[in-house]
Amino acid sequence: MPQTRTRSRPVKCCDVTRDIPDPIRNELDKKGGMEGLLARIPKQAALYASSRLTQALADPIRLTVMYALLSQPLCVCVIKAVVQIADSKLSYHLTILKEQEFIVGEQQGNWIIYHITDRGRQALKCTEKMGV
Amino acid sequence: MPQTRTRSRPVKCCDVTRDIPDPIRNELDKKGGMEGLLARIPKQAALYASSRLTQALADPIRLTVMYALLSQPLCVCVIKAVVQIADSKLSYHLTILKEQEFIVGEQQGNWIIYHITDRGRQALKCTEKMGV
DNA sequence: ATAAAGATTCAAATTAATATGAAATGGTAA
DNA sequence: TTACCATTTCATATTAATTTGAATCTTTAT
Repeated sequence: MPQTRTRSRPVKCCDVTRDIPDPIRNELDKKGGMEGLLARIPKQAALYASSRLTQALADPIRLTVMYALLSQPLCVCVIKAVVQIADSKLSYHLTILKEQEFIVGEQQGNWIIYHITDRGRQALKCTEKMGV
Repeated sequence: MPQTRTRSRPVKCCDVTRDIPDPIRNELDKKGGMEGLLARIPKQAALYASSRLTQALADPIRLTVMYALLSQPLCVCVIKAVVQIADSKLSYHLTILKEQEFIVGEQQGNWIIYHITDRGRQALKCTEKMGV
């Protein structure tokens, strides 16, 4: 099978010189080279925040909790009946969802009632879109 | 501070009987009880798939790669210059992105050129929306 | 006060994800 | 064929996330 004619020229970036295929190199040049490429990538801090956010969604138990709360606000006791895990384990997962503000809890007498937030609803919608 | 008058009645579910606040219980009853609630939660298999998907996005290196590929297709050597990590480490992360079909790679002579997929673009858009 | 119910916190154990470096693979060109 | 380059694979080490059970905290009822 004949190969595409991709010669290469070296590129200098961040103290590293290497060869890259011409077509890639040409497009890179047209778009501002490595500098331009790097400039279009969000800052590390933003990417870290973004990955913490998706990490919070990356667990079946936590998704189960969020879908339960999508139906209606629930006390921990009912959530526990839904997911059927130990109290402390559930509490751990609720904390992670709270940290990302996907859910909020408010004390009502003896119980703590959890609600899903708009942010939480948005997050679920997004994961569904991605699933396609 | 006076408390809201939330009495409770027991609920039976999955071999567990427990007390839950009346307002919660009433809404639950109106919506088909525990059965109805459980029915509205996606199947475990779907939630597992969904969490694998978000897990793949939950890493700053992988997000960096995806944003780089959002600009243009790139060979591994350029991606490596962008993220500045060891070959094998990069390969590991590329594999995870490939598994979720956020990116695809095609061999072109000596190089492998990676592209972002529509699914990948969609995923990035979603994480941005969630970030708000 | 004291006890009981609902829920969280903490430290330790377990499991899963990521990182590392050496060896292997696939392609190209001499 | 041999050598070489770009990339991946593999086994192992390291680090991070999750689980577990005991102790603690908060609120309500006695």
